[in-house]
Amino acid sequence: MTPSSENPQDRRAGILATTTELFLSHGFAGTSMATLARAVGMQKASLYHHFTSKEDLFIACVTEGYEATVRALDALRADPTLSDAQRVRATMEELYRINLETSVGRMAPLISEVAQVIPSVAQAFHSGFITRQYAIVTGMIEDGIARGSFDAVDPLGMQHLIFGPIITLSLSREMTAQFPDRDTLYPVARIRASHIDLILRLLTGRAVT
Amino acid sequence: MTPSSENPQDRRAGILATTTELFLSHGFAGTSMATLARAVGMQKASLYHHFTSKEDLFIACVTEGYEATVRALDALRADPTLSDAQRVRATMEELYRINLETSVGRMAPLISEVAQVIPSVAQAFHSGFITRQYAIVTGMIEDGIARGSFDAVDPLGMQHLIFGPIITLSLSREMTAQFPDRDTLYPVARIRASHIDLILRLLTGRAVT
DNA sequence: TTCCAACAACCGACCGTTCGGTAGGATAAT
DNA sequence: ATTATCCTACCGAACGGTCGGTTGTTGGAA
Repeated sequence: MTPSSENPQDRRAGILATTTELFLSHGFAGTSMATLARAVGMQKASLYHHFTSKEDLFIACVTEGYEATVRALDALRADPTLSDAQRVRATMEELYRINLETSVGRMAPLISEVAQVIPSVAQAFHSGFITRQYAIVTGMIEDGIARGSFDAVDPLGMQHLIFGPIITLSLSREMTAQFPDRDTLYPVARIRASHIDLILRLLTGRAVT
Repeated sequence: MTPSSENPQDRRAGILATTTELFLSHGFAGTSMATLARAVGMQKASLYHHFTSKEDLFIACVTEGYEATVRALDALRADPTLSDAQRVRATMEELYRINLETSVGRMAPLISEVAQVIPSVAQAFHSGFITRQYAIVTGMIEDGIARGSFDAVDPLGMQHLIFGPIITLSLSREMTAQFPDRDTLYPVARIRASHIDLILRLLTGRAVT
Protein backbone atom coordinates (compact mmCIF):
# COMPACT_ATOMS: atom_id res chain seq x y z
CA MET A 1 0.00 0.00 0.00
CA THR A 2 0.95 3.64 -0.17
CA PRO A 3 3.37 5.04 2.44
CA SER A 4 0.28 6.89 3.56
CA SER A 5 1.78 10.39 3.60
CA GLU A 6 4.71 12.73 4.01
CA ASN A 7 8.21 11.81 5.12
CA PRO A 8 8.92 8.99 7.58
CA GLN A 9 10.23 11.35 10.25
CA ASP A 10 6.96 13.28 10.39
CA ARG A 11 5.01 10.05 10.23
CA ARG A 12 6.71 8.70 13.31
CA ALA A 13 6.24 11.99 15.13
CA GLY A 14 2.57 12.01 14.16
CA ILE A 15 2.07 8.50 15.50
CA LEU A 16 3.77 9.44 18.74
CA ALA A 17 1.70 12.61 19.16
CA THR A 18 -1.58 10.76 18.69
CA THR A 19 -0.71 7.78 20.84
CA THR A 20 0.70 10.00 23.58
CA GLU A 21 -2.65 11.77 23.90
CA LEU A 22 -4.43 8.44 24.23
CA PHE A 23 -1.95 7.12 26.77
CA LEU A 24 -2.40 10.35 28.76
CA SER A 25 -6.16 10.11 28.84
CA HIS A 26 -6.64 6.35 29.33
CA GLY A 27 -3.42 5.13 30.90
CA PHE A 28 -0.93 2.57 29.58
CA ALA A 29 -2.82 -0.62 30.43
CA GLY A 30 -6.09 1.07 29.52
CA THR A 31 -5.07 1.75 25.93
CA SER A 32 -4.94 -1.17 23.50
CA MET A 33 -2.69 -1.41 20.46
CA ALA A 34 -5.76 -1.81 18.26
CA THR A 35 -7.20 1.44 19.59
CA LEU A 36 -3.90 3.22 19.04
CA ALA A 37 -3.60 1.86 15.51
CA ARG A 38 -7.13 2.92 14.63
CA ALA A 39 -6.46 6.40 16.00
CA VAL A 40 -3.46 6.88 13.73
CA GLY A 41 -5.37 5.40 10.78
CA MET A 42 -3.80 1.99 10.31
CA GLN A 43 -4.16 -1.63 11.34
CA LYS A 44 -2.59 -3.04 14.46
CA ALA A 45 -0.13 -5.14 12.47
CA SER A 46 1.05 -2.01 10.69
CA LEU A 47 1.68 -0.27 13.96
CA TYR A 48 3.85 -3.24 14.91
CA HIS A 49 5.84 -2.53 11.79
CA HIS A 50 6.90 0.81 13.29
CA PHE A 51 7.36 -0.26 16.91
CA THR A 52 8.44 -3.69 18.08
CA SER A 53 6.12 -3.75 21.11
CA LYS A 54 3.63 -1.71 23.10
CA GLU A 55 6.37 -1.02 25.60
CA ASP A 56 8.71 0.18 22.86
CA LEU A 57 6.01 2.55 21.60
CA PHE A 58 5.39 3.90 25.08
CA ILE A 59 9.07 4.51 25.76
CA ALA A 60 9.31 6.45 22.50
CA CYS A 61 6.33 8.57 23.57
CA VAL A 62 8.04 9.44 26.83
CA THR A 63 11.62 9.99 25.77
CA GLU A 64 11.19 11.73 22.43
CA GLY A 65 10.18 15.29 22.93
CA TYR A 66 11.60 16.50 26.20
CA GLU A 67 14.91 17.50 24.70
CA ALA A 68 13.42 20.67 23.22
CA THR A 69 11.76 21.69 26.47
CA VAL A 70 14.95 21.35 28.50
CA ARG A 71 16.88 23.34 25.90
CA ALA A 72 14.44 26.23 26.23
CA LEU A 73 15.10 26.35 29.96
CA ASP A 74 18.86 26.19 29.45
CA ALA A 75 18.63 29.16 27.12
CA LEU A 76 16.80 31.19 29.75
CA ARG A 77 19.37 30.36 32.36
CA ALA A 78 22.20 31.57 30.12
CA ASP A 79 20.42 34.70 28.88
CA PRO A 80 22.64 37.65 29.96
CA THR A 81 20.07 40.34 29.16
CA LEU A 82 17.86 39.36 32.09
CA SER A 83 18.13 40.37 35.72
CA ASP A 84 18.04 37.52 38.20
CA ALA A 85 14.44 38.25 39.14
CA GLN A 86 13.40 38.58 35.51
CA ARG A 87 15.09 35.28 34.76
CA VAL A 88 13.16 33.50 37.51
CA ARG A 89 9.92 35.04 36.32
CA ALA A 90 10.49 34.06 32.69
CA THR A 91 11.57 30.57 33.71
CA MET A 92 8.48 30.02 35.81
CA GLU A 93 6.26 31.15 32.96
CA GLU A 94 8.03 28.66 30.70
CA LEU A 95 7.63 25.93 33.33
CA TYR A 96 3.89 26.57 33.41
CA ARG A 97 3.78 26.27 29.64
CA ILE A 98 5.84 23.07 29.56
CA ASN A 99 4.00 21.30 32.33
CA LEU A 100 0.48 22.35 31.40
CA GLU A 101 0.51 22.56 27.63
CA THR A 102 3.04 20.04 26.34
CA SER A 103 2.35 16.34 26.50
CA VAL A 104 5.67 15.46 28.09
CA GLY A 105 4.95 17.82 30.95
CA ARG A 106 1.69 16.02 31.75
CA MET A 107 3.25 12.57 31.88
CA ALA A 108 4.26 12.25 35.51
CA PRO A 109 1.13 10.32 36.63
CA LEU A 110 1.50 8.04 33.63
CA ILE A 111 5.09 7.26 34.54
CA SER A 112 4.12 6.40 38.09
CA GLU A 113 1.53 3.96 36.70
CA VAL A 114 4.06 1.99 34.65
CA ALA A 115 7.10 2.49 36.90
CA GLN A 116 6.85 -0.98 38.42
CA VAL A 117 6.22 -2.75 35.12
CA ILE A 118 8.79 -0.85 33.05
CA PRO A 119 11.35 0.50 35.52
CA SER A 120 13.64 1.76 32.77
CA VAL A 121 11.11 4.33 31.61
CA ALA A 122 10.83 5.82 35.08
CA GLN A 123 14.61 6.09 35.23
CA ALA A 124 14.82 7.70 31.80
CA PHE A 125 12.03 10.18 32.45
CA HIS A 126 13.38 11.16 35.83
CA SER A 127 16.99 11.66 34.84
CA GLY A 128 16.24 13.06 31.40
CA PHE A 129 13.43 15.43 32.28
CA ILE A 130 12.70 15.91 35.99
CA THR A 131 16.24 16.10 37.33
CA ARG A 132 17.38 18.44 34.58
CA GLN A 133 14.50 20.84 35.15
CA TYR A 134 15.29 20.87 38.85
CA ALA A 135 19.00 21.46 38.30
CA ILE A 136 18.42 24.44 36.04
CA VAL A 137 16.10 26.19 38.47
CA THR A 138 18.18 25.39 41.53
CA GLY A 139 21.30 26.67 39.80
CA MET A 140 19.48 29.83 38.83
CA ILE A 141 18.57 30.52 42.44
CA GLU A 142 22.06 29.75 43.71
CA ASP A 143 23.46 32.15 41.13
CA GLY A 144 21.11 34.86 42.36
CA ILE A 145 22.08 34.29 45.96
CA ALA A 146 25.79 34.37 45.09
CA ARG A 147 25.32 37.66 43.23
CA GLY A 148 23.40 39.13 46.15
CA SER A 149 20.18 39.50 44.18
CA PHE A 150 18.30 37.02 46.33
CA ASP A 151 18.02 36.35 50.04
CA ALA A 152 19.84 33.30 51.39
CA VAL A 153 16.95 30.84 51.17
CA ASP A 154 17.23 27.05 51.12
CA PRO A 155 17.54 26.13 47.40
CA LEU A 156 15.98 22.69 47.96
CA GLY A 157 12.94 24.20 49.63
CA MET A 158 12.62 26.81 46.90
CA GLN A 159 12.88 24.12 44.23
CA HIS A 160 9.88 22.29 45.67
CA LEU A 161 8.02 25.54 46.22
CA ILE A 162 8.46 26.38 42.55
CA PHE A 163 7.77 23.00 40.94
CA GLY A 164 5.19 21.64 43.40
CA PRO A 165 2.32 23.96 42.58
CA ILE A 166 2.98 23.70 38.84
CA ILE A 167 3.05 19.90 38.67
CA THR A 168 0.10 19.61 41.04
CA LEU A 169 -1.87 22.07 38.94
CA SER A 170 -1.16 19.95 35.90
CA LEU A 171 -2.32 16.82 37.74
CA SER A 172 -5.42 18.58 39.08
CA ARG A 173 -6.42 19.71 35.63
CA GLU A 174 -5.93 16.19 34.22
CA MET A 175 -8.08 14.83 37.00
CA THR A 176 -10.84 17.37 36.41
CA ALA A 177 -10.50 17.41 32.64
CA GLN A 178 -14.14 16.64 32.01
CA PHE A 179 -15.56 18.83 34.80
CA PRO A 180 -17.66 21.67 33.36
CA ASP A 181 -16.20 24.08 35.93
CA ARG A 182 -12.56 23.10 35.60
CA ASP A 183 -11.34 26.57 34.64
CA THR A 184 -13.17 28.05 37.61
CA LEU A 185 -11.71 25.49 40.02
CA TYR A 186 -8.19 25.88 38.62
CA PRO A 187 -7.78 29.27 36.88
CA VAL A 188 -4.31 28.95 35.39
CA ALA A 189 -3.55 32.60 34.75
CA ARG A 190 -4.50 33.76 38.22
CA ILE A 191 -2.73 30.90 39.99
CA ARG A 192 0.41 31.42 37.94
CA ALA A 193 0.52 35.16 38.60
CA SER A 194 0.01 34.68 42.32
CA HIS A 195 2.58 31.90 42.45
CA ILE A 196 5.28 33.89 40.68
CA ASP A 197 4.58 36.89 42.86
CA LEU A 198 4.94 34.90 46.06
CA ILE A 199 8.15 33.22 44.93
CA LEU A 200 9.77 36.51 44.01
CA ARG A 201 8.63 37.96 47.31
CA LEU A 202 10.49 35.15 49.08
CA LEU A 203 13.59 35.54 46.96
CA THR A 204 13.91 39.31 46.97
CA GLY A 205 12.29 40.08 50.31
CA ARG A 206 9.06 41.85 49.60
CA ALA A 207 9.82 43.46 46.25
CA VAL A 208 7.58 42.27 43.42
CA THR A 209 9.88 43.39 40.62
CA MET B 1 -15.65 -22.71 53.01
CA THR B 2 -15.21 -20.92 56.29
CA PRO B 3 -16.10 -17.21 56.57
CA SER B 4 -12.34 -16.91 56.57
CA SER B 5 -11.96 -14.63 59.61
CA GLU B 6 -13.17 -11.96 61.97
CA ASN B 7 -16.22 -9.77 61.58
CA PRO B 8 -17.55 -8.67 58.19
CA GLN B 9 -16.76 -5.01 58.81
CA ASP B 10 -13.06 -5.70 59.31
CA ARG B 11 -13.13 -8.15 56.43
CA ARG B 12 -14.36 -5.53 54.02
CA ALA B 13 -11.83 -3.01 55.33
CA GLY B 14 -9.08 -5.58 54.92
CA ILE B 15 -10.05 -6.27 51.33
CA LEU B 16 -10.12 -2.56 50.57
CA ALA B 17 -6.71 -1.97 52.16
CA THR B 18 -5.07 -4.74 50.15
CA THR B 19 -6.72 -3.94 46.82
CA THR B 20 -6.01 -0.23 47.26
CA GLU B 21 -2.30 -0.94 47.50
CA LEU B 22 -2.43 -2.97 44.31
CA PHE B 23 -4.43 -0.33 42.46
CA LEU B 24 -1.90 2.27 43.60
CA SER B 25 1.07 0.33 42.35
CA HIS B 26 -0.29 -1.08 39.08
CA GLY B 27 -3.15 1.23 38.10
CA PHE B 28 -6.82 0.42 37.63
CA ALA B 29 -6.67 -1.22 34.21
CA GLY B 30 -3.38 -2.86 35.11
CA THR B 31 -4.78 -4.77 38.06
CA SER B 32 -7.04 -7.76 37.34
CA MET B 33 -9.80 -9.03 39.58
CA ALA B 34 -8.06 -12.41 39.76
CA THR B 35 -4.89 -10.76 41.03
CA LEU B 36 -6.83 -8.77 43.61
CA ALA B 37 -8.69 -11.87 44.79
CA ARG B 38 -5.48 -13.86 45.13
CA ALA B 39 -3.92 -11.03 47.14
CA VAL B 40 -6.74 -11.05 49.67
CA GLY B 41 -6.71 -14.86 49.82
CA MET B 42 -9.86 -15.82 47.98
CA GLN B 43 -11.13 -16.76 44.54
CA LYS B 44 -12.27 -14.22 42.00
CA ALA B 45 -15.90 -15.33 42.25
CA SER B 46 -15.79 -14.81 46.01
CA LEU B 47 -14.55 -11.29 45.53
CA TYR B 48 -17.54 -10.74 43.26
CA HIS B 49 -19.70 -11.80 46.20
CA HIS B 50 -18.45 -8.76 48.14
CA PHE B 51 -18.40 -6.25 45.30
CA THR B 52 -20.72 -6.25 42.31
CA SER B 53 -18.06 -5.12 39.82
CA LYS B 54 -14.48 -3.99 39.50
CA GLU B 55 -15.70 -0.43 39.27
CA ASP B 56 -17.73 -0.84 42.46
CA LEU B 57 -14.66 -2.14 44.26
CA PHE B 58 -12.54 0.72 43.02
CA ILE B 59 -15.07 3.34 44.06
CA ALA B 60 -15.14 1.81 47.54
CA CYS B 61 -11.34 2.01 47.71
CA VAL B 62 -11.43 5.68 46.87
CA THR B 63 -14.39 6.92 48.88
CA GLU B 64 -14.07 4.90 52.07
CA GLY B 65 -11.31 6.22 54.23
CA TYR B 66 -10.98 9.92 53.57
CA GLU B 67 -13.61 10.85 56.13
CA ALA B 68 -11.19 10.29 59.00
CA THR B 69 -8.42 12.32 57.38
CA VAL B 70 -10.66 15.32 56.81
CA ARG B 71 -11.97 15.15 60.36
CA ALA B 72 -8.41 15.36 61.71
CA LEU B 73 -7.88 18.57 59.75
CA ASP B 74 -11.17 20.01 60.95
CA ALA B 75 -10.14 19.38 64.53
CA LEU B 76 -6.90 21.28 63.99
CA ARG B 77 -8.71 24.21 62.51
CA ALA B 78 -11.03 24.44 65.51
CA ASP B 79 -8.34 23.89 68.16
CA PRO B 80 -8.36 27.04 70.36
CA THR B 81 -5.11 26.24 72.17
CA LEU B 82 -2.99 26.96 69.09
CA SER B 83 -1.73 30.26 67.79
CA ASP B 84 -2.42 30.92 64.11
CA ALA B 85 1.16 30.12 63.17
CA GLN B 86 1.19 26.98 65.28
CA ARG B 87 -2.05 25.90 63.66
CA VAL B 88 -0.63 26.27 60.18
CA ARG B 89 2.49 24.38 61.18
CA ALA B 90 0.53 21.51 62.75
CA THR B 91 -1.84 21.37 59.78
CA MET B 92 0.99 21.17 57.28
CA GLU B 93 2.61 18.38 59.25
CA GLU B 94 -0.71 16.52 59.17
CA LEU B 95 -1.03 17.17 55.43
CA TYR B 96 2.38 15.62 54.86
CA ARG B 97 1.29 12.58 56.84
CA ILE B 98 -2.03 12.23 55.03
CA ASN B 99 -0.66 12.68 51.53
CA LEU B 100 2.51 10.64 51.94
CA GLU B 101 1.57 7.87 54.34
CA THR B 102 -2.13 7.14 53.88
CA SER B 103 -3.38 5.40 50.77
CA VAL B 104 -6.13 7.92 50.06
CA GLY B 105 -3.57 10.69 49.97
CA ARG B 106 -1.60 8.93 47.24
CA MET B 107 -4.57 8.37 44.95
CA ALA B 108 -4.57 11.50 42.84
CA PRO B 109 -2.69 9.98 39.86
CA LEU B 110 -4.95 6.95 40.00
CA ILE B 111 -8.04 9.13 39.84
CA SER B 112 -6.73 10.96 36.82
CA GLU B 113 -6.22 7.60 35.09
CA VAL B 114 -9.83 6.50 35.49
CA ALA B 115 -11.46 9.94 35.36
CA GLN B 116 -12.59 9.51 31.76
CA VAL B 117 -13.86 5.98 32.21
CA ILE B 118 -15.57 6.49 35.59
CA PRO B 119 -16.32 10.21 35.82
CA SER B 120 -18.32 9.81 39.04
CA VAL B 121 -15.26 8.71 41.00
CA ALA B 122 -13.34 11.81 39.99
CA GLN B 123 -16.25 13.95 41.13
CA ALA B 124 -16.56 12.12 44.46
CA PHE B 125 -12.84 12.23 45.18
CA HIS B 126 -12.52 15.87 44.29
CA SER B 127 -15.52 17.16 46.23
CA GLY B 128 -15.13 14.74 49.14
CA PHE B 129 -11.39 14.99 49.65
CA ILE B 130 -9.54 17.62 47.62
CA THR B 131 -11.99 20.50 47.93
CA ARG B 132 -12.49 19.97 51.63
CA GLN B 133 -8.76 19.93 52.33
CA TYR B 134 -8.38 23.15 50.36
CA ALA B 135 -11.28 24.84 52.15
CA ILE B 136 -9.92 24.06 55.60
CA VAL B 137 -6.47 25.46 54.85
CA THR B 138 -7.75 28.49 52.98
CA GLY B 139 -10.14 29.29 55.83
CA MET B 140 -7.30 28.94 58.30
CA ILE B 141 -5.24 31.50 56.43
CA GLU B 142 -8.15 33.91 56.04
CA ASP B 143 -8.77 33.66 59.78
CA GLY B 144 -5.16 34.51 60.49
CA ILE B 145 -5.26 37.49 58.16
CA ALA B 146 -8.50 38.72 59.74
CA ARG B 147 -6.96 38.45 63.18
CA GLY B 148 -3.86 40.31 62.06
CA SER B 149 -1.55 37.35 62.66
CA PHE B 150 -0.70 37.00 58.97
CA ASP B 151 0.19 39.39 56.20
CA ALA B 152 -2.46 40.06 53.59
CA VAL B 153 -1.38 37.42 51.05
CA ASP B 154 -3.54 35.95 48.29
CA PRO B 155 -5.26 32.91 49.88
CA LEU B 156 -5.57 31.13 46.52
CA GLY B 157 -1.86 31.49 45.87
CA MET B 158 -1.02 30.34 49.37
CA GLN B 159 -3.31 27.33 48.99
CA HIS B 160 -1.39 26.16 45.94
CA LEU B 161 1.94 26.97 47.58
CA ILE B 162 1.00 24.76 50.53
CA PHE B 163 -0.57 21.80 48.72
CA GLY B 164 1.51 21.80 45.54
CA PRO B 165 4.84 20.69 47.01
CA ILE B 166 3.14 18.07 49.21
CA ILE B 167 1.13 16.42 46.45
CA THR B 168 4.04 16.61 44.03
CA LEU B 169 6.34 15.05 46.60
CA SER B 170 3.85 12.21 47.00
CA LEU B 171 3.73 11.72 43.23
CA SER B 172 7.51 11.91 42.93
CA ARG B 173 7.97 9.25 45.55
CA GLU B 174 5.42 6.97 43.87
CA MET B 175 7.25 7.44 40.59
CA THR B 176 10.64 6.66 42.13
CA ALA B 177 9.34 3.97 44.49
CA GLN B 178 11.82 1.35 43.31
CA PHE B 179 14.82 3.68 42.92
CA PRO B 180 17.59 2.71 45.34
CA ASP B 181 18.30 6.39 46.06
CA ARG B 182 14.72 7.56 46.48
CA ASP B 183 15.21 8.90 50.00
CA THR B 184 18.25 10.84 48.88
CA LEU B 185 16.42 12.33 45.92
CA TYR B 186 13.36 13.21 47.98
CA PRO B 187 14.25 13.49 51.69
CA VAL B 188 10.85 13.98 53.27
CA ALA B 189 11.88 15.39 56.64
CA ARG B 190 14.18 18.02 55.19
CA ILE B 191 11.76 19.08 52.46
CA ARG B 192 8.90 19.31 54.90
CA ALA B 193 10.87 21.43 57.38
CA SER B 194 12.05 23.78 54.67
CA HIS B 195 8.57 24.02 53.18
CA ILE B 196 6.89 24.88 56.47
CA ASP B 197 9.58 27.41 57.26
CA LEU B 198 9.14 29.20 53.94
CA ILE B 199 5.34 29.24 54.20
CA LEU B 200 5.44 30.74 57.68
CA ARG B 201 7.96 33.27 56.50
CA LEU B 202 5.53 34.39 53.83
CA LEU B 203 2.61 34.52 56.22
CA THR B 204 4.25 36.24 59.16
CA GLY B 205 6.87 38.29 57.37
CA ARG B 206 10.25 36.85 58.23
CA ALA B 207 9.53 35.34 61.67
CA VAL B 208 10.05 31.57 61.82
CA THR B 209 7.95 31.02 64.97
C1' DT C 1 14.18 3.86 -21.20
C1' DT C 2 12.98 -0.26 -19.53
C1' DC C 3 12.88 -3.79 -16.40
C1' DC C 4 13.09 -6.03 -12.08
C1' DA C 5 14.84 -7.16 -7.54
C1' DA C 6 14.73 -5.13 -3.04
C1' DC C 7 12.26 -2.86 0.29
C1' DA C 8 9.23 -0.22 3.46
C1' DA C 9 4.47 0.12 4.51
C1' DC C 10 0.41 -1.94 5.08
C1' DC C 11 -3.38 -5.37 5.68
C1' DG C 12 -6.83 -9.34 7.18
C1' DA C 13 -6.72 -13.30 9.74
C1' DC C 14 -5.22 -15.67 13.35
C1' DC C 15 -2.50 -17.32 17.73
C1' DG C 16 -2.53 -18.28 22.85
C1' DT C 17 -3.68 -15.83 26.93
C1' DT C 18 -6.15 -13.04 30.03
C1' DC C 19 -9.87 -10.14 30.86
C1' DG C 20 -14.47 -9.02 33.64
C1' DG C 21 -18.16 -11.50 34.92
C1' DT C 22 -21.49 -15.65 35.87
C1' DA C 23 -23.59 -20.32 37.09
C1' DG C 24 -24.13 -23.77 40.32
C1' DG C 25 -22.65 -26.46 43.92
C1' DA C 26 -20.02 -27.24 48.49
C1' DT C 27 -19.08 -25.87 53.28
C1' DA C 28 -19.81 -24.14 57.75
C1' DA C 29 -22.03 -21.45 61.31
C1' DT C 30 -26.55 -20.30 63.14
C1' DA D 1 -33.22 -25.43 57.32
C1' DT D 2 -31.40 -21.24 56.33
C1' DT D 3 -27.96 -18.09 55.15
C1' DA D 4 -23.49 -16.25 54.17
C1' DT D 5 -19.33 -17.40 52.23
C1' DC D 6 -16.41 -19.53 49.20
C1' DC D 7 -15.25 -22.75 45.61
C1' DT D 8 -14.50 -24.95 40.62
C1' DA D 9 -15.61 -24.38 36.13
C1' DC D 10 -16.88 -21.80 32.55
C1' DC D 11 -18.35 -17.86 29.17
C1' DG D 12 -17.68 -14.35 25.31
C1' DA D 13 -14.79 -10.60 24.45
C1' DA D 14 -10.60 -8.33 24.21
C1' DC D 15 -5.78 -8.44 24.87
C1' DG D 16 -0.63 -8.24 22.88
C1' DG D 17 1.58 -10.11 19.29
C1' DT D 18 2.58 -12.82 14.76
C1' DC D 19 1.67 -14.68 10.23
C1' DG D 20 1.74 -14.77 5.14
C1' DG D 21 0.89 -11.91 1.62
C1' DT D 22 0.00 -7.39 -1.20
C1' DT D 23 0.99 -2.90 -2.52
C1' DG D 24 3.67 1.32 -4.05
C1' DT D 25 8.39 3.23 -4.38
C1' DT D 26 13.15 3.07 -5.57
C1' DG D 27 17.54 2.40 -7.72
C1' DG D 28 20.75 0.06 -10.48
C1' DA D 29 21.79 -3.03 -14.39
C1' DA D 30 20.67 -3.95 -19.21
